Parts: sequence; structure tokens; C-alpha cells
Amino acid sequence: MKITDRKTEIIAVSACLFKEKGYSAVTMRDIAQAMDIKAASLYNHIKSKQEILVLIIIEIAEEFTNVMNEIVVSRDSVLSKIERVIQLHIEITLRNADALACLNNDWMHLTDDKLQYFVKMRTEYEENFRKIISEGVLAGELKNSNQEVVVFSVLSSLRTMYLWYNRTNDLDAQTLQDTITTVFLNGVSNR
Amino acid sequence: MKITDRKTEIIAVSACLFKEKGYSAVTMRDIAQAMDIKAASLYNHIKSKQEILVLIIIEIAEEFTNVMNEIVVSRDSVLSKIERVIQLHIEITLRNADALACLNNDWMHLTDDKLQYFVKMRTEYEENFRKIISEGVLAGELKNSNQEVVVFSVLSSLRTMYLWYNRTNDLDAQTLQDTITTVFLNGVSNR
DNA sequence: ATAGTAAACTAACAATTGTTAGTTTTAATT
DNA sequence: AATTAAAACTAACAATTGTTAGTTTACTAT
Repeated sequence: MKITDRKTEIIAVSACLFKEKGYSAVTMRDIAQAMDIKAASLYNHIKSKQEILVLIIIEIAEEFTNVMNEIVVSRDSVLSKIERVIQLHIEITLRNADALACLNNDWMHLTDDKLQYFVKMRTEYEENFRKIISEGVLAGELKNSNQEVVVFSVLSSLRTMYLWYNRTNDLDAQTLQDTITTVFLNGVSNR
Repeated sequence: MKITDRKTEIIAVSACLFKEKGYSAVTMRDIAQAMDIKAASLYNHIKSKQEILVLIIIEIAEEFTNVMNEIVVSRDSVLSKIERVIQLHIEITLRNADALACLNNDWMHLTDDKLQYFVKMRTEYEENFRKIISEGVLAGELKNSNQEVVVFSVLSSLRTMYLWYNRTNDLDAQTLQDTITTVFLNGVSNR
């Protein structure tokens, strides 16, 4: 049992490359070169290019799905639930930005059952988030705005955090969490 | 002078396909098939696949740049400026969602001087937005949050509106504008 | 030392890619 | 009816794609 096996390296290197140019624009020879081996050697470790994509995306999608399910059934207040969703996105972004970028941009290149499985998880995730927002409006904790707009305004920001979080290089996770929470809950206006 | 010339059709059809699968995954034969002609026939109208990408992205990037420049130098209040930025994004999203998706996801497949030109415009756009936020904090109109987080939280939402605006099919531009403005300025919390 | 295995290699394949050359069709103008 | 120009076509190219087969190297356990 090695500390980091070769397959794990391939996944990480591929995710990094996919983040830069997208799944379709990255060739097996690109991945191989980044690992300083020949393309054919990759196949000692992985079954296909598609398998790499699956391994990058599905694991992280399942994590989102599972934690979101926990949050939804919990007995926290709606505001706490929203905070926990924000926290979930920050955690995964900091831990694995490359895979997250890949999930966001390349999920449509999954095939057959994996694609179906992913879309099902994503739909479920969005429905759960919508459920939280509805609950909040009903409980009077949230403004009664158009819910689709609220859901996707917030979700879009959280989903694309990987694009910019590293520009704020002096920012720890807690400050990030606090600022984002304030922005979404209370807005940017000082009035 | 035709009502819609063939070249314009190619651009539109291509933008639509690029939106679905990304620039690299769409072949000239895909584009041709969508127009019910053969791939070689495309070259009677366009110079290359790359030219299609350039025509889709650069025009819309210039529009963003130009309007943003107008907004920044205007004498409106900061809150009005932010509202105008939101309006700009909504307008372009409603008018040309496909091209916007393409700009967001495929800009890195531009080459050489066009790539440089695009990145320069994007940087300028972000700096202008940051300038508005700074001005607002200084004038006491905005909360004194971490500015990078504010800038990209808002910008990320606006940039990816094309992904979801059509789910709210009973939503006119004005309601969309009002809801988004409220969400960002005042937050979702009711407290 | 020997055997065995993990992981690299070379060479090549069949399919697909963007693109070009040359030709035919279509439709409008004289 | 003849001319012309726009826009389609067929056929093919050279390069690149993901992948396979078979071989060699490097390291570990006997």
C-alpha cells in the first residue's frame, strides 16, 4: 500500500488539466506528458479517458449529495442550514478546486448511466436547496422573493467559487465563510 | 443585403452547439449537420472554426466592456451603478444566452492576439466593478466587507444567469432585475 | 541469484479532426 | 437564353485522437 498510488496521481493531474482547457481539449498525450510518461503507459492504471472523468466527478458529486441530505433533514434553523450549505461548498472548493471545476464544466461529457446518475444527483441537490429556501420563507426567516432566482443566485456563486477564491490569498476559510454568509443573508448595501 | 445571411446563421447555430458541449467537443461536421449542409460548405462563409469562436465571443465582450466603462464614469450613485451592471447582464443574457455561455466557458480556446484582447477586456471589466464597490464602501453606501469576495460573489451569479433564467419561465426582465437587485443589495434574510 | 510483478516503453491501429481543391447546382441579372 | 456569382457538393489530405499489443525495465520477495 503506497502513500500515493499512481492512479490517484493521474486523477489529480487530469483534473488540473481539465480545469484549464476542458475535458475534450485535453488529450491522453497531454496527461501523459504532465506525468512525464508516455500515453500508452496510462493504461496500466486506468481503463479509459472516460474512467478518469468519472472518478473525478462522481465522488465529489456524491459528497455534495450526501451532506446536503444530512443538512435538509436536520433540525437546524433555516439560516443555519444555509450556513452549512455555504460551508460545504467552501470546504470542497478549498480541498479540491480542480475536481470541482471539472464537475461544473465537464459533467456533460459523462456517458450513459454515469451521466444519468450525475444529473439525478444534481437535480436532487437543487431540489433540497429549494426546499430549504421554501421552508425559510414559510417560517418567516427569509424574504418572500422569487424562489428560483434566490436559489440560483446563491448556488451560482457557490458553485463557481473555485474561479476566484485564490485571488484573496490572505483569506482563511472562516473569513470567507463569514463574508459570503453576510453577503447572501444581509446583502451588500449599508442602508 | 439579406435579412439573415448565412454567416450569421452559422454563428448562431455554432454558439448553440458550443453552449451544449463546449467548443472543443463540437466538430465542423456537427455544425454542418445542424445547418443541413456538408462541413466543407461552411468554408464558403467562414475562414475557420476559430473565426466562429472569435465572432461569437469578441462582439459580446466588447459590449460588456463599453457599457461598463460608461457606467463607471457616470455620476450615478453607487447603488444605481450596481443596478445598471445587473441590468447589463440581464439584457445580454436574455438577448444572447448562447454566446454568453460560450464566452464564459470557451474563451480560453481563443488564440494569440484575440486571447490577449479578451483577457485584457475581462480584467478591465473586473477592475471597473471593483472600483464601483470600493467607491460604495468609501461613500458609506456599502458594507465594509472583503471586497474581492463581494465582487466575485455578485459577478459569478450574474455571469452564469444563462444557466437558469429560463427555468423561471413566467419571469419578465423587470421582475428578474428587481429580485436580483434585492437579493444582492439587501440579502435573503428577513431579520 | 531467481522469479515475479508493476509500470514503463515502442509501434501501430482505425477513427476522427479541420481544412483544401475542384466541381456542380441554384438562382438572380442581363 | 446566356452569364454570373453564391453556395452547395464530392473526394481527399495530413494531423491528431483514444486505444491496443507486445516488449523491456525496475524493483520486491523468495
